[in-house]
Amino acid sequence: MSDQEGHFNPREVRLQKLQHLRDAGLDPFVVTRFDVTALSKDVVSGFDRWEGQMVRVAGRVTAIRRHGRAAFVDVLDTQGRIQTHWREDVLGEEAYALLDYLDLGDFVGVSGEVFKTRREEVTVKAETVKLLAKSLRDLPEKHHGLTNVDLRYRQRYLDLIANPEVRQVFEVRAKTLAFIRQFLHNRRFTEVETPVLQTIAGGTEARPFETFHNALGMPLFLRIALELHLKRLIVGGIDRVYEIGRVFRNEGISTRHNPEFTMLELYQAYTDYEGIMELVESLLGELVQNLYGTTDVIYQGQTLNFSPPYPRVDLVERLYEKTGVRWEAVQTREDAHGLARQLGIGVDPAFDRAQVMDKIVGSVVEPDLVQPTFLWHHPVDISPLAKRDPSNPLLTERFELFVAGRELANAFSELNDPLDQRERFVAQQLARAQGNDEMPPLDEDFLLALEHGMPPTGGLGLGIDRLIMLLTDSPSIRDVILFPTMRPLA
RNA sequence: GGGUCAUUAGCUCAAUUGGCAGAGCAGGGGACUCUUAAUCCCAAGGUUGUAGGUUCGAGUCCUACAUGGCCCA
Repeated sequence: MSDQEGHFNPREVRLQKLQHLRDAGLDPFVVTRFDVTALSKDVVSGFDRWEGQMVRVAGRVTAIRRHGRAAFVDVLDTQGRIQTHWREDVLGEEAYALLDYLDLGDFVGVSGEVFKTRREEVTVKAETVKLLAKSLRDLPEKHHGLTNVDLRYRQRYLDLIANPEVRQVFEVRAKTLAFIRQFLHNRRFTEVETPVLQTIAGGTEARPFETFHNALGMPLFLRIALELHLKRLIVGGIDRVYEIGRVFRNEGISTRHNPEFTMLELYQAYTDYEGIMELVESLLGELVQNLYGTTDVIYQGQTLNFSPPYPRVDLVERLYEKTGVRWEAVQTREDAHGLARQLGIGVDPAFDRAQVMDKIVGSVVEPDLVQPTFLWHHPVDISPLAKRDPSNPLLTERFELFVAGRELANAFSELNDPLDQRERFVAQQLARAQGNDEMPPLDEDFLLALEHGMPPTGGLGLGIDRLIMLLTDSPSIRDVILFPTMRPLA
C-alpha cells in the first residue's frame, strides 16, 4: 500500500487488497472447500490429546498481532477462538506475505502442529495458510463489541461474532426444542404441522395479520393460535398431538411481545387439565435439570425453582383476598370498569367486562406469582374454549402457569360439547359486532368437526420465547428471537 | 397510541455556560520472530440522524420528522 492510499475508506482498501490477491492468482472466492479436522475448543481443552498433532482449523480472523517476521492470528470458529502462529521461516516468504492482504473478518484455513507457547497458550503452528473468503467490512470494535441495540438486532450476524453469550442463548433455545420433542415423543405424542394461512384466524382473541390469495381471489389470515386445527386432529383420532409453530398477532411490540412468536400447543385425549398440569410440571422440571443439572434458574436476580409440584392458586379466591370483591359481584361492564377505577388500574374505556376483569387479574394477582405457580379455575366468561367445572358451572377446568409474574402457559380441559361451544362462539359474535376486533368470527367448520365427536381432552399452549427468556435470563423477547421484527431503515 | 431518553469518525465513547469537534479500537505508512486489549513512531479519517428556526456564533437552545431504547396504555 502506498502512502497515497491511506485516505481511502476501509472498504476501498479491502477491495484493493482483494484485487491484488486476484491478480496474484489467490482469489479467495474461487475456493470451494477446506477440510477441517479440528475445532477450537476441542483442541484447546483437550490439549494433551492434540499436542504435536497436525490439524486443519478454519474460521474468521478476529485479531492479528504482527511481530515483524512472525505473527499471531486469532481464528474464530463455531466453538470459539484458537490462536495460530505464522512464521516467515516456516511458511516461506511468499505464503507469509498473505498477511499484508489479510484483514480482521477474513476467513482463513490454517494447517499445522498443535503446541503451547511460552505463555501456555494452545496454538497452531501454521505450516500452510489459505484465505477462504475476504471480508469487505470492518468487524465491530474489539474491546466493547457491538452494543448498539438497534444494530445488534438488524445485523445479528455481527452480534453473534462480537458477543459470544448471544450464541449461548440460541444454543439453549435449540436444546430446549429438541428436549421438548424428545419428551413428547416418549409420551407417544405425534408432531404435526397445520395451516399458517387460514380463512378464519381463531383459537384465541387477537387481531390477525391479513393477506390475500390471488388465485383464489380471497383474503387469508395468518394464524393467531394452533388450537382449532389440532383439536380437529383429536377428532380425527390422533390422540396425542402437538405442534411447535409460529403464530402471528397484529399487536404492539414490547419487551414481551413480538408480532411473530413460537408456541407449543399440545392436546391429549382422555385426560383433563390436571393430567396436563402433571405433564407441564414434569416437562419443565426435567428440561431445566437436563439443561443446567439443577432445577434452579436465576432470572433477573430471582432464583426460580422448577422442581414439581407447583402450588395451585384459585383465581376467584385470590382475587377476593386481594380486593375484597367476589367475581360474581361484578355483573356488568360498568361494574368492572368501576372496580378497575377503585383499584386505580387504567383500562381502555372500550373494554368489555371480560377484558377489564382480565386486566384486573393481571394487575393484582399475577405479579405475585414469582415461583412457578398454577393459577386455576378461571370463570367461564373469560374462557371460551374451556370445559366447565362440573361442580360449579360458572368456573372452568383451566389453569395458567405463571413464572416471574408472567404467563408462561395456558391449559384446560377442552370444551367438547358442540352445543355449548356454539353458544360461546355466538356470544363472541355479539362482542365482535360491538366493535371488539380481537374476537374471531364464528368458525362453522370447527363446530362441524366437534359435532362429529371429540373425546375428553386436555390441551396446553406454552410460549416458547418466554420460556427461553426465563432459561437464559433474557430481559427482552428480542434477545431470544434471532431476527425480531424491526422497522426498516429509510 | 402517550411519555421519556438517545442518535457525534467503520466501531465504542468524549466535547465545561452556546465559543477552534477529540480519544481509543479498526483502517494507512514504518519498526519488531512467543504475542494475546501486543508495543513503539508517523500520517489520515467528520454535512455531529434529517429538515427548518433562534443567534455574531449551534454537537449544545427551539420546532418538526426518522430510527431505536425504556416506561405506560
